[in-house]
Amino acid sequence: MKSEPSEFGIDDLKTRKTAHWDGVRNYQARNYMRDMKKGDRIFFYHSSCPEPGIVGIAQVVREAHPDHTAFDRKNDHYDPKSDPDNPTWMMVDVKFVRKLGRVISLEALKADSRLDGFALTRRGNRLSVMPVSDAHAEVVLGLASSR
DNA sequence: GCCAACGTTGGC
DNA sequence: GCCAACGTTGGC
Repeated sequence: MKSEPSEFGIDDLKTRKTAHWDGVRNYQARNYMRDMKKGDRIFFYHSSCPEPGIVGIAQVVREAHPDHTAFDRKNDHYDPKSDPDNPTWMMVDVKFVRKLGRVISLEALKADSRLDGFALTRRGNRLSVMPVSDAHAEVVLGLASSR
């Protein structure tokens, strides 16, 4: 899952312990969130910042439920088309697990051929929520712990 | 700030 | 249903 650290970064999650992953307004990303199960682990990715990359791990603590920020006129992610009786947008709740020992930079992710096919590094990818295969997750965790 | 890539909107 | 115009994302 991607977030801009200037808006909400891994340190914010660490402080808050848990958070609603609200504001997702893309159908494909929403669908991936709907598929998430309690206990699923999440790589936390920092985007639009000096060193884009994977910075930590979070975990699903509550499965998809309506994103109330879509109904709030004053919210940046307000969507007048989302009907409270049949909400368009969903969110999951996540909790902080840990920060990685170091940032696994986008550059490093792209450079590793074992990660070919990883949605995050696919050209033109703009999804803020995407799946990670077990094999790719192992590689990323390996990069995080190797020297 | 630039720009490629993509998603959404709306006229037809 | 097509597609041009527009808006957004996000790396650089």
